[in-house]
Amino acid sequence: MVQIPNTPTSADVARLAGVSRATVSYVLNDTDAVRISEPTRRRVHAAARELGYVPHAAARTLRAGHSRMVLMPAPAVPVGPLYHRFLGELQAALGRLDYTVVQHGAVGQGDEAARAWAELRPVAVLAPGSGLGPHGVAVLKRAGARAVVTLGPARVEGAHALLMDHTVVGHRAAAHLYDRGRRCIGVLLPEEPGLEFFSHPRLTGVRRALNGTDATVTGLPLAYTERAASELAARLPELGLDAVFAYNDEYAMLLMRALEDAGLRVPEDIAVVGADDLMLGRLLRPRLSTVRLELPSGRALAELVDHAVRHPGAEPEVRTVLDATLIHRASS
Amino acid sequence: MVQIPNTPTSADVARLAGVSRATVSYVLNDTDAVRISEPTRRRVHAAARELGYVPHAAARTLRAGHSRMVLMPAPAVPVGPLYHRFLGELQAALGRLDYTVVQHGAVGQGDEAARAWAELRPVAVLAPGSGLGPHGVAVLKRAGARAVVTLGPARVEGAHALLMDHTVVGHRAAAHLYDRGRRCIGVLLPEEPGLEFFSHPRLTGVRRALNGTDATVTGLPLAYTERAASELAARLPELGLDAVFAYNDEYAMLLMRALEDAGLRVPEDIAVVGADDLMLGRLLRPRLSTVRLELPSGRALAELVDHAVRHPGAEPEVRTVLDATLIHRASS
DNA sequence: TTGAAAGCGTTACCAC
DNA sequence: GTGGTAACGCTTTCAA
Repeated sequence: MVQIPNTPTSADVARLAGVSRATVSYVLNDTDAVRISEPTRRRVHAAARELGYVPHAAARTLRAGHSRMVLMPAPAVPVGPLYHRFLGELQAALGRLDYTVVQHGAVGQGDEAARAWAELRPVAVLAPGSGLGPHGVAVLKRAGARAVVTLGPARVEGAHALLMDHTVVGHRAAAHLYDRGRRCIGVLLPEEPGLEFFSHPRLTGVRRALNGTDATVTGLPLAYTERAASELAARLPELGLDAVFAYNDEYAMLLMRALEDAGLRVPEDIAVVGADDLMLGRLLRPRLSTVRLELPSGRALAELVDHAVRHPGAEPEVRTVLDATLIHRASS
Repeated sequence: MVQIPNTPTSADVARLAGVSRATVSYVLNDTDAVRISEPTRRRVHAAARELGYVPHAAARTLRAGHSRMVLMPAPAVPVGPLYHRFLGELQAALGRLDYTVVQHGAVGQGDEAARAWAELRPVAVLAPGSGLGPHGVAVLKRAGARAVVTLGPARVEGAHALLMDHTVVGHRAAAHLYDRGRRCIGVLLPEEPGLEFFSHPRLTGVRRALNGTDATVTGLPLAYTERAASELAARLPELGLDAVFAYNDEYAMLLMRALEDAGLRVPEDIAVVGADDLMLGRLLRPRLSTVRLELPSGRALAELVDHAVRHPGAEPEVRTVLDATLIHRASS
């Protein structure tokens, strides 16, 4: 017969220490409104340690009326080193401000997800812009979220916004290619689901940058397979393109290999520009020109969240945070 | 003056519907022990919708004595596509079994992390093996976790274990290189923190595979920079190596570029084997031989978790799940 | 078929 | 300084 251990509560600690539950709470939370004698404090701490007492977050939340939980959806696509570092910084900074950061696996789409998150009564929600509409924001706020921050291309009614507008990425790539004399520009559009939220704005950025010039823009859907890449490479000459903005460095590598196999020279026949400035691009030959993204510091976002939590009535803040620089190497 | 909305409770729903709180609970949870008349059900549902009622997970947890939360630490290093897919599958499968999967950002090390997790009273914890000792497992179980599953190289007392022993990866690479006639084998060891939990076992696997043969094994620490790689490449001839197992495909790419720049031919002078079977390896020239990992299906792990939760007294299950196959291409 | 009430673990107010 | 007590939102007996 296996004994399932009963979770010790603050009442158990109180009993063992010979004090009341209130005193236990005072001691363990270092409440400064009330002063507890040193011997009592020691007895309480000893009892807590002996029992292995761990406070019950749900009970505390219920009592307090709000949690310290900051909720983020877990990314649906594998994140690159850049965004991963950003997330790590953010978590660390929020942790230092005494928040608990929790990533919630994607549930349904849109408002269904918002409902699932609302059940946890997070004090703040950081959500990639797509998939959270004004209604979702309202649900979260009604459930006590004191700050809802969207990270995405457009602001959402009622929520703070960190505008991460990927059009700037396409814009930088296009401006560079145009400067280098290219006039027929293809834009790789990954067919993998979940990437369209990045690829479409990047295409739009290219279009906008070249609007009113003599350059043409062609969208090139591409699956992430060698076969699809070689088929595309074969079609490129008849499309008359002299440059491709390849969505990111990985797709650029795929394309460059296919171009080489098809006998097309980079950059003489076709210039290629990637994005994300991965190590990979520096290792390619020719070295890959790329658009490097600049994310906000995790610390800055953590402070925005903290400020929003402390001033829930304030006007939603809208901040444009994504910037991008072109890094020119040999492929363009 | 901004009105901060008060979160509606089941009492509000009851009031609006003109019934008791108990009835609301019955209706919204489809309790089958009690039958509620259809008109009443409709009134309750209508009231809930009108108020935008969302149940309070913490209150429910408190009352029920246990949550449906499965806790996993958020990965400390960016995860590749393979592991990301595994995680996605796992989350979906657990979601179908009505669990809420939550990733908790790394806090401290070891038992401090266990304590932080225990505060959330998860019904199950899935933790990468390192960083959770027997004491941490005990803390979690005492806090009501009905299943603790470690994913890692060794089992931990009291916890179920999915043994993911990366020695097999090194073993496959070494056996292959030996078969190809290589006798002086280097093993790349990334200097990036957090990777040693994978790289050391892989090195051990290489050592074991070659134990008792005439082959030698040399560990090669390497930072993920071009400079470090070219320094290493320059040193390779004097080390007399004829093969390198490069930890993974990305490090292999870094090394191969440095080897080429140093005038060393792959595979003639030095054979290179990567791991993880990324697209990248197929795009390199020569195409990269690699060790492909086979993770368990997320569904299988979800079932193990569910079974463990329903039979908390059962003996901890220990299952070896990691397998690896060598994919031979041109680099070895 | 519905309602009243107890209790989950915690903390904050108010007496002692 | 310390202890009793009520309340947070919810579910679930038990009674009506």
